[in-house]
Amino acid sequence: MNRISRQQPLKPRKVPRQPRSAETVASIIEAAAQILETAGLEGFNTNAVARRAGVSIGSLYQYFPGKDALILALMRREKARFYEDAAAALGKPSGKAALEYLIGASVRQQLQRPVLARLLDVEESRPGLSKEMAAGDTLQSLLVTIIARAKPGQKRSEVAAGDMLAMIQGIVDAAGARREKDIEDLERRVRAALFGYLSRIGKG
Amino acid sequence: MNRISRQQPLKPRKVPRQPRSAETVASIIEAAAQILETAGLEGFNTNAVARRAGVSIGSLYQYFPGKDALILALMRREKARFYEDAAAALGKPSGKAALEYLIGASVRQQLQRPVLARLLDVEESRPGLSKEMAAGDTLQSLLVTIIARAKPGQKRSEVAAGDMLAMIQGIVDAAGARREKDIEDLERRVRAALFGYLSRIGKG
Amino acid sequence: MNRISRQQPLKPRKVPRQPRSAETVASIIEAAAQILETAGLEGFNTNAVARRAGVSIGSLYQYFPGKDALILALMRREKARFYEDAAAALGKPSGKAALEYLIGASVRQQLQRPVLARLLDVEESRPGLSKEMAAGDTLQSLLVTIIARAKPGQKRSEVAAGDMLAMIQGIVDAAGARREKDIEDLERRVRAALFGYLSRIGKG
Amino acid sequence: MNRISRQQPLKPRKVPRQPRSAETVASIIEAAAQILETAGLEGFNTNAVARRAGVSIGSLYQYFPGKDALILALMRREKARFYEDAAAALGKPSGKAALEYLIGASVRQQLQRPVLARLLDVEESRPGLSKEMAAGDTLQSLLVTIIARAKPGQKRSEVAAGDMLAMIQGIVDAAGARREKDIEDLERRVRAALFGYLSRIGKG
DNA sequence: TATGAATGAGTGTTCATTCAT
DNA sequence: TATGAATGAACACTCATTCAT
Repeated sequence: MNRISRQQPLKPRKVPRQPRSAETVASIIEAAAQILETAGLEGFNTNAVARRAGVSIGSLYQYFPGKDALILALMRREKARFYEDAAAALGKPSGKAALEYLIGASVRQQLQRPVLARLLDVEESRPGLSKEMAAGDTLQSLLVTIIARAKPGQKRSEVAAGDMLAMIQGIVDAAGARREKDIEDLERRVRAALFGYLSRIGKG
Repeated sequence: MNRISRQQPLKPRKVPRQPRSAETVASIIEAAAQILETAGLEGFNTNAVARRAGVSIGSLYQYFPGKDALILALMRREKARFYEDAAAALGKPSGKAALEYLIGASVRQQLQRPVLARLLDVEESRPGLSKEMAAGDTLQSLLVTIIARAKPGQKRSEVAAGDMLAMIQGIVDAAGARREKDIEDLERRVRAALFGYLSRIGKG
Repeated sequence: MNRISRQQPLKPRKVPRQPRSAETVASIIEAAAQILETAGLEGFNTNAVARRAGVSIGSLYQYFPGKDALILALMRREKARFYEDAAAALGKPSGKAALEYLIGASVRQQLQRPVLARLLDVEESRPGLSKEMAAGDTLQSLLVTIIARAKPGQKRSEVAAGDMLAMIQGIVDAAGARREKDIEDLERRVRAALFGYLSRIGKG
Repeated sequence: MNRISRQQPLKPRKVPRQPRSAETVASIIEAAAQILETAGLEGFNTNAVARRAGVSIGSLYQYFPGKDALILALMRREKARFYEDAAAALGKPSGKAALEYLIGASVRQQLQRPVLARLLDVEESRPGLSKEMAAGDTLQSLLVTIIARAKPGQKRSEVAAGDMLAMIQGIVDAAGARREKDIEDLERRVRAALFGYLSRIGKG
């Protein structure tokens, strides 16, 4: 089809029933991640992904109705991995501890595969994909909950959550781009940013 | 020739000396900006830019050796416009005032043409382009100077400047994406983020 | 793009201004005709057409927005050639002579390039194309006019015209498929069919 | 394997002996008919047929050696159904009655599933298939027999039969395309065409 | 110097067919 | 024998870039 994606279907095409297929699907998604990391957005193409995954292009299209669906699946995988970690924040005794935990999870996630994380963040804002993802939503609502506990009475906490998410992503992406490795230090700086922001932003 | 840009030259092919050429170059760059805004990264192509600029594709290639050079020129134009504004920060009486001015300039710049600004930020991190841009550098050094005045004794002020730049960009891009219009409010939040960060980040 | 034509544009993409282009366009259309004749509907593809025309696939797409547009252009060329001939029927002294002339033109047209004519007839009924062609219309109205002169008072002359057109096409296509060469004989049989039909179909 | 069918075998791969298989074969053929009707020639593919039939693609290929064999089987089914009806014409008392009966059978057949009938007519002329079908033959010889009774002494009755078949098909296909429903009226017109033709075509 | 026709490698996607299970 | 995952050649179409005019 076209290069310009004309309202391409995004749902997975076939739910793999046999274990063989599940492996294929997983290997394709991981290949997509690797291609994105090594070739960037403009080197990312379905043939390269299939080749890297060691499957035929036909197989790729059996499971993903198009290029965007592939990126979407990769996003979901990364989101899911992040959530598994981040959700534990809600179990923390204090709002502060919860927020600190969330910061830790974000930093860990982003520095694990910094290039991948960055590119997925970029793609997330693509018109076609953002709808399907409804991505920030879940994370944002998690953060709203945490803010409510960390700083009761905060007005416009969705706006604050949006800003804080943007700060985390901004700082950590940039650190990833600089190939920073010192997680401790990075976490400290993100904490400074978030708690500093929270302490100064209007209560209402 | 290939799609994948094989180490394409990035310098302008011809330095326009006659006013006619300068106009042509400017119109091409502005056309590039508009195509980027209306068609996005994946709709951005040299033929479309030439058409929008009202010149032939041949003329476009007479002034720009390739697609990337065009994007680069657009980036430089935007940077230059921003600097014209931001440099005034150095004339402010206090470090705090300077930083506040810089924040104002950033917000203004980003909200003027939010889509364009966002996409250029994305492109800026493309390996091929970032080298040529040496982008953050100048802005970062400006910020380092301001930090030195606003908070003398700050250790690792390059790192702090990097973080703060990332925060500004993160918050303001997100606001642009949400189509926020209230500049006052946005500036207030960015100030909270930056001054909050500065107040908490280790002095040494 | 997709194989399944998703409401592909059908208008010519670029009106050739230079004589060079006009030649290119003509050569592409003729190549399309030849490919259709030699490879049939299922061997008809844009790459083959471009190769046969001696132009690059890119050039083909500069003038035709898609495969269907190419077929459409070929149809129009054939229709135009036919009309140049058939329109002379209106100048005939009697309705009978006009109808006989029209039959002659049809037979000539169809036996000139029988395979091509047959395949275009088939394509003409493809949903996507038939709208754009509005093809039969003109021919049908010509025939309606002629019927009115040949047999005044004929009721439902549009229906009769439709039937007669179908008869001409049916008989002549079949003759073409059988590789008949005797135009005289074929014309005689078509006349028998049409005048026989007209003499028996209800006047009112 | 290739798309372009390389002289694919057309005989059924396995002659079904058990009732189970016969059912499967029938359901596949009917599915093929339905896909042809709903998706047209270009939406007709073996995977879709198998899905519609509720069998696996592997099973389809167990009974049919390829796509063309499937179409061929469908053609044969339709021909057979038509013959069951049409053969009764031979029992009619007069040649005229026989011809009228044959016209009726043709109209009935074509209007039953007009889209299907039309598409099969189109396919019938595909070089690869027509050989195997030897399609017109049987019907044509039936018509030759009838002509001999209706109009003894008619010269070149095979040619006449060919023309008449083409007329029937042409008129009735066109009527089907126009979604005509009035069988009576259509039969009347076809009779006018055929008897008109017969009365005027040279006896010797 | 400007034009725009021409190029062709590249990319997304389909679908007939095979074959391991 | 039935299944459906896998294959890969084929094809539609784009767009960066060149070069004859």
